[in-house]
Order: sequence, then C-alpha cells, then structure tokens
Amino acid sequence: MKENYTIKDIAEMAGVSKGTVDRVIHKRGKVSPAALEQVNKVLDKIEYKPNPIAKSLKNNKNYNISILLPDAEADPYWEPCYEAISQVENEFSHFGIKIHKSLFKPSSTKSFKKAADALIDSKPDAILMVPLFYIEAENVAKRCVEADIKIATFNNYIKDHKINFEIGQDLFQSGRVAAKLFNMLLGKSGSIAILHIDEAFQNASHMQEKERGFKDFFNLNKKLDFKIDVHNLKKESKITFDQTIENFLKSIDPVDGIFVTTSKAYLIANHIATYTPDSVIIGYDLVSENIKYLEENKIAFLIHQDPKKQVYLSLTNLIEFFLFDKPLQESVLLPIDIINTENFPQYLN
Amino acid sequence: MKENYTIKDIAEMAGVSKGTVDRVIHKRGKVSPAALEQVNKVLDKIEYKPNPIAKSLKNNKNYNISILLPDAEADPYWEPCYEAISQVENEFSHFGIKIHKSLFKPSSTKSFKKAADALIDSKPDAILMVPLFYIEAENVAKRCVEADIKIATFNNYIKDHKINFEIGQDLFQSGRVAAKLFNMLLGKSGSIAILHIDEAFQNASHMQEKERGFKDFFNLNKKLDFKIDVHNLKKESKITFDQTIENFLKSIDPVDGIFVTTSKAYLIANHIATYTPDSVIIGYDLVSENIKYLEENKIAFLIHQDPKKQVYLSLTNLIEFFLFDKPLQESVLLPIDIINTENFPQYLN
DNA sequence: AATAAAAATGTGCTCGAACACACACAAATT
DNA sequence: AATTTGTGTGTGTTCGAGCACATTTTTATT
Repeated sequence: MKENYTIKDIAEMAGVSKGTVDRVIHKRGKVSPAALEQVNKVLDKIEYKPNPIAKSLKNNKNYNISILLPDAEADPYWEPCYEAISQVENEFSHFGIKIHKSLFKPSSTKSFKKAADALIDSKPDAILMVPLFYIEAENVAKRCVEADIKIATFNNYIKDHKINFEIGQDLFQSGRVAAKLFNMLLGKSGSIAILHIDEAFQNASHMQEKERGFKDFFNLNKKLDFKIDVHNLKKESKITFDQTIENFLKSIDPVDGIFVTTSKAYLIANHIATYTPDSVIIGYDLVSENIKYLEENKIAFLIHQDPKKQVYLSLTNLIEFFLFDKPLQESVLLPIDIINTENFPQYLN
Repeated sequence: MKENYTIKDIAEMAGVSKGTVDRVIHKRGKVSPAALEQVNKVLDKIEYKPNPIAKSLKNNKNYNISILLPDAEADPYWEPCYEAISQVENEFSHFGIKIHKSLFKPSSTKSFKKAADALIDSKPDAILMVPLFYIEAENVAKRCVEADIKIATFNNYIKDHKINFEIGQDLFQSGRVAAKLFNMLLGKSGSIAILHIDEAFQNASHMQEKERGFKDFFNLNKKLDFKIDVHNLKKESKITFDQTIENFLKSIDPVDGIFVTTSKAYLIANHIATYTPDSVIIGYDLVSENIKYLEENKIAFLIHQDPKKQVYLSLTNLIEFFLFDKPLQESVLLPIDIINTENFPQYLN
C-alpha cells in the first residue's frame, strides 16, 4: 500500500523501460501517446516521490552560501550568529556545503553595498543577509533574482516578494509583550519612558514597530492609565555615548518604567542607581552586558530575538532545499522569548 | 586544501585499490603492513569523512521508529506531540522512515507495560517513550539494549545511562523561574501556596523537582520573606475533581500567590474569583483551558514545556543518526519559556 | 620443486535518479 | 530502391560507499 516506489518499479508496472518513465516524469517529450498513458495510469495510482537521497547523490554538487551580516566588533548582538555559522559548517561540510561569511559596518551603507557587490560577483548559490538598509537591500534582492541566486533575510524584514526565505520576530507584538510585562510589574498606572538608543539610526523602523506595539497595548486597555514618553538617544559628537545617556537621565523626571527598544539597556542600567533607582527596565537581547545587569536585578526582563536561531534556521532551510528539494518556507516568525535571571542560561547554549 | 575526498581519491594517492582503502577504514584486516602504512599516511593528511549521502543510499534501509506516549484523550497536554509526529512523518517518509504511535493510559502502569511489550516485540529500530513510570521504564530500556533497539526518552528523565537520547526541561530550574516571577509580581514578602494537582500521582518526581527549585530560590534570597505552603490535591472518590478543588480553596486562607506545578492551573483559575480573587496564579503548559484563563488575566504566567518540540527534536535526532550517522546528543535541556497573554500564539504553531 | 593453503589485493556490482547515447523502426526525401 | 530525417525506446554510465567475489601474490607443506 504505502511503499516507496522506484522508477524501476514504475517501469515494470507500466511495461516500459525506466528511460521512458523518466521522460514522462520530467516531461521531456519523445514519448508515444500509448506509453504516456500507461505510465500516467501507474503514476496516478501510486503517488511517486523520487528518493531524495539518490537524487542528491546523483546531483553531487557543492553549494556555496554567502552570509552578509554586521561586524560583531561594532555590535556584540551579532556574535551568536557566528556560532550558528560554525555549527552549520561543521554539520554540513560533508554534504558539500560551503559557507562564506562577509561582514559590513552596521553604521555604513557604503560598507553594506561594497560587501554585497563582492558577494553577488562571486555568484554563490544563495545569499543570506541582514537587510539593515532598506533601499540597498531591495536592490541586492533584485540583482540576486537576475543572477539566479537564492536570497534570504533574517533579523529585519523588507516587504519584498522577491525574497525566497525570511525569518525574524513580530516586532509590533514584541512591543506588546514588553507592555504587558510593565503592566504586571507596575499595576494599573504609572509613567514609562520609551528609549530608542542607537549609535546611528539604522534600526529606525525596527524601533518604531516596537514602539507602536507598546503603545497599542496601553491604548486598547482602557482601564490602564500610563503616561508614556518617547526619547531618541544617539551618540552626540564630542562626548561619549555613556555621557549622552547620563545627561539624558539627569534631564528627566524619574519614571516608573524604562523600555529600551534596542540591545543598549545596559547603558541605562549602568546609571539607574544614581538617577532613577526605582525604575523598572525592560530591554532586548542577551548580550553579555545586559545579562550582567539582569543578574544584578537592575534589568527586570529581556526580550530575546535569538539571532543565532535565526541564522541556524535560515541556513538549514536553504541547505535542505538544495540537497533534498524541501520547499523553502517563505516567512517564519520566531517566538518572543521572555527572559529573567532564572531562565537565560538555556537560551545561550 | 579543504576538499571532500572520496575513497577513490585516497586509493590513487596511496597507490592501492579502493578495496584496500575500504578494508583499512573499516579495520577488516587482510591488509599488508606496507599497504596499511601507505593508506594511513594519506588518511592522516586529509582527514577523510565518508559522504553521508552515498552511505545512506547504499544502506537503503527502512527505519521503524515507535513512540510510546500517553493518550491525549486522558490529558490534552500530549496533543501537540501528535502534531510533531505527523510533521516528521511528512518530512521524512520519503527517506524510508516509518513512525508508529502507541498510546497508553497515563494513570495505568499496566497499560504502559502492555504497550511497551508489544512495541519491543515488533522490533523497531528505535523506541521513543515518555518514562512516566520509573521502574517499568528502566525495564523497557534494559530490554531495548538487549534487543539492539535505540531507546530515547522525552518529557521525563530516568537517570539511566542506557538511554541513547533524552530531552526535557530542567525542572528544578523551572521552579526557580516561577519563584522569580512571583518575586517580581509580589515584591519582598507574601504568602504562596504550591499546589500539586494531579489525577493520580504519576508525576510525583516531576512535581517535587519543581517544588525544590521554587523553595531553593526563596531560601537563597535572604532578603525575601515568603510563607510557602505545599498542598497535594488529587481526585477524591465520590466527588468530581472540580469539587475537590473548590473544597480545598474554601478551606484555606487567601494567599498572594498560587503556584500550580502541573498543567491543571485552569482548575484553580476557574474558582479564583470566588474564593481568593487577589491571588496571582502561575502554572504550566499551553493547554487550551490554561490559555483561556491566561487571556482573561486569571493566570499571570504559564511556563511552557514544549512537548511538541521535544518530540520533534527527538525524532529528527534519531533519524539523522540512522540516515547520516550524525551522533546522538545524549542529553538535551530545552529552554524554560515564560508565557504571557502577548507571546503565547508564537509558541503554538 | 610442486602443490596446497592462506593472505593480500583488485574488480565489479548495488543502491535510485538522471541523463547521454545507441538503436530500432517508421515516414519522408532524393 | 536507397538514403535521410525523425520519433520513440531501451541500455548504460555516473554519483560514493560498501561489500561479495575473483584474482593475484605470498607463505607453508609435502
């Protein structure tokens, strides 16, 4: 009943040779109407699916996948991605998979462009990128389609139907998750500052989505009475980033909660004791400095965007597509992990 | 430099035939010292790893994996496991993987034994089981080793070195996660009831581990002053489970927090408004009734044990071991997911 | 030295899909 | 009638590992 048929089986059943069956399956013509019917009759009955392992062996190609992502020197948020890459390399190098990592400076559009150009020129089978810069990323996607390179994105989304695989988090919803946590910690009323802290503003749309979700939660819950202020903080020239933060904290009235929409919550936690000791902080990402302050109870919760998992899943999806014809899931949303002092270790491995 | 060498390549390099290389690699003897040295010299230089795809094709076996798990009719907690099974079946049936599901009643040791006996008799290549009953599960493991059946467990651990693959959660730590959440919600002092609610007491060790972790958190934080009571609730004869719960709630003084160590938090949430309306509830598992009360804000947090992921990872690990010789990770600990109203949907898919 | 026995080595087939190629047989052209 | 084109069909090889079997070389025995 539910057996795994081979081309040879089908050939016997239809009373033709495996060559003919093959021609029917791949619609390469040169088959008489009589033979065609015979083979199709069998094919209808048994629902044939070619053995993916045999197919892969015959194919016996090396696949090159290139990854375009920010330099972790500039932002340690990207560090776990490197681990995922190594892991996938180890797991799949003997399947003929070669992975090439290409870094760009997250603050420089030019650096992104340059790295992308080089990658496309090297004609890999697929490019996985962090589309930090909208217009430039769209352009890369377009050129990949033209050059028949599979294109995938992670961490950010560009609403572009050319992308073959995209993975990330629902940022609007993650804003709501943070809002709900504040609600539980602070009760029915209070004051909260939303802080968009970023060296430059590459993550503008990222941060805005979170802000929208955050406000949405409080707007829809009419019983809640929260005062919410939004502040954009970026590094000012002449003084250090840390001083920028300090000046800001000095300048505002103490608030009950601080929601940092980037991975820079540690910059706030660092000064919280001095300026606004009773503020509850919620931030993003398990970078080591954030974890340090989480453990010191200066950060209440962190929301985990799991860049490592994003890279791992992107790569394995592409690889299984190449090797075994598994279809590419077009769009994947990862869970929004809530992290406190007790459960962070399991997310780090 | 980093090429993928074949047996043929090695044979040429060593100046022998591929048969000889094969004998050296598989240590089957019948090789002269001279030839052995030649081949080994090459092998040392290039670090050969056989092509897993070719190996798998040659092998061309069907693998039968049997799963022994509780009937979801008795407890909907197990429902997502079935989905994982279907998913893996779809993904891997064309790789010659056959999965057989065998159910037992979670309240009956006899039913577990009977199902296990039948499974072992059918001689599958691997058995994945939920070792609800310690002694019986150990016995199954022993017999599997004798019959050369790979044995894996999920959801529960039995400290038995015979197990080839085990996956689950750190229950002690998950107790600490719950404790920390109460700490954040209730502040520095309060009263908490730990409720072990179970139809029978198959999960006794499960529940105790969580209790230990929970208490551990408060014991180690000397600044905290919490009164913690433990209650065992199981279905009494003559009255319904629901009435048992109601009677219990009637009998105790209101508490600030209720920690339910099983998936039965909904039974408490159902009556909370009447008897102890200000209690904060934290429970386990995304069963539909729990989610309902979570959405009504009657349950503050749920801890997700992700049985679906446990099954999925168990099966794919076994499959990749069979098909591609990937080593079995012996022991896997899953993250302890914290769930609130805003992030549960992403964990359900 | 001749022959048997043992050891070492190489050849060839299989797994299933995919495709090149050779061959058959018909119809169309000279 | 002989040759060319075309169409349909089957055979054979490849991918890499693994193992059965055949062949060659060495060693032991009479």
